Amino acid sequence: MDLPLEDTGLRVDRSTKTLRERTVERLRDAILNFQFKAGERLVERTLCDRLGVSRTVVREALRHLEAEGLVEILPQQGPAVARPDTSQAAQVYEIRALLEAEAARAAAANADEADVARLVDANRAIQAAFAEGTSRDVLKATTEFYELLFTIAGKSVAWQLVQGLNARINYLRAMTISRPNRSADAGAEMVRIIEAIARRDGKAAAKASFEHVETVKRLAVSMLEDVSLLRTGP
Amino acid sequence: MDLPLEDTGLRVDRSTKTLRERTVERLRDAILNFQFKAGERLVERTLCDRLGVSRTVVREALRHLEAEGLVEILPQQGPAVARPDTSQAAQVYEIRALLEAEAARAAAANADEADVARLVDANRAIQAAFAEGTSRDVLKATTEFYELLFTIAGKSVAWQLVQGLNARINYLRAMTISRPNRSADAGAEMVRIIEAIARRDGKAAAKASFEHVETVKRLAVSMLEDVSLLRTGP
DNA sequence: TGCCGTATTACGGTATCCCATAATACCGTT
DNA sequence: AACGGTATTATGGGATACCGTAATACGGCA
Repeated sequence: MDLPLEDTGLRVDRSTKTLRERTVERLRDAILNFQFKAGERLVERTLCDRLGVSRTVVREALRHLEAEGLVEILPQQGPAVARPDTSQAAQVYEIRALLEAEAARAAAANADEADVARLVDANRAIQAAFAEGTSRDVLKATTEFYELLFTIAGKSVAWQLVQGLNARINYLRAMTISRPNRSADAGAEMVRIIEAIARRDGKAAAKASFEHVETVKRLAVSMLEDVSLLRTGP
Repeated sequence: MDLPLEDTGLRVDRSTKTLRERTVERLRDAILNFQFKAGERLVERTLCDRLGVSRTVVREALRHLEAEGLVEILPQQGPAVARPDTSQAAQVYEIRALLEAEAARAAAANADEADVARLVDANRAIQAAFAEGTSRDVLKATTEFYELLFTIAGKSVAWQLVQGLNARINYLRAMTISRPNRSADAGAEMVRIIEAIARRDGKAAAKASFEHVETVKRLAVSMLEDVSLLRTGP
């Protein structure tokens, strides 16, 4: 089993990602950071210039993002930034509630002291971002917290799904975050989750996690209703 | 708000799918129907000949399927049929259990008499496929049953996720189906789900649905263990 | 038999080319 | 000035041809 040559330190770096992969990442990042408006057309030749790659690469990247749901191809028009589907947003939150609750339950079963400490740190980072960062920073810190939670839980597949779901409601997440008082409330909700995990109380962790998402869902739905009221007139 | 011209019936048909879309479907179908072996290399130019389209189209289709998880791009080699990840299979079943249980619960709340009748029909189709069809037929009938369930439940997003998950464990589904006695057991499990829905008993429907997936999961995991035992020798 | 060098294969990527069509600008007529 | 039709442009869908490079197959030589 053991090789005479250790794997560590001597390996040739094969990780040079392809241009296409890096293009996908760049575009995904740009979309998730609102560098394009929702519904904005993504003109291939323009992207070629701005990204410095050929049209082939851009097109393949767009196909990938289309499958992820971040880009939609409008018939007879071409690729555009996917417009958020408000009718599906509530469903997304409901699914997240299920998955995150299960993750919290499993994390409570698996976590050791070091894991709990890491969760506490990650939550502190969220609070710090709330205090002095942009909503993007909060989003990033929150993502890292949940990545940690799902990792501790050993739920890699669920985490992939959650990331895909979050991408679809990214704009809503940013909106709910910049809501007044959201910082304190969210902090308290997170603390309840962490404390339950620290107590190894899976049931309570699942419940706290579920309720946290339900809260955010209600917030998001009410904001959506406000927006649609605005549109149809006062 | 009302247009002088009704939307219905007069619309111009814009649904002519692009070559790329049809190529994606063809390839996806071929993979899910085991026309390629797992891990088999998908040589672009060969596919061009066999599909009768240009490399541009084939490559974009492969990128799309890569994002779906059906195709993996091997470094320094190129595209290949994704090899099933046995370590993730259990997770996939667990997530399905959650989502399908929720769908069953919601379906129990929403279903009217006609819906229940449709579910009964769909289950009959599954049994018919078990009796006189191939495992592919069973897979197809089962998919239709669940599509119906999720539609009644109004859970379109969850259904999308489940379809994506099922694609990743397609081979396992086919294996568990061709297991002896699976027909009768599965039939009984489905009947319990349907009866609970007919009684409008959401809790029981969720429970029956959850347990059904748990059963299949145990079956799949034990089959995976058998296979890996075979590989390491008796 | 074992090894080495070469030929082949195939991908990632680029650059063009063509065609169909949607949107827009333009222009002449009434 | 308003309308109707036409020319232009922008853009995507799709097809080729080509290059450099890495993996692999092969064939000859020791």
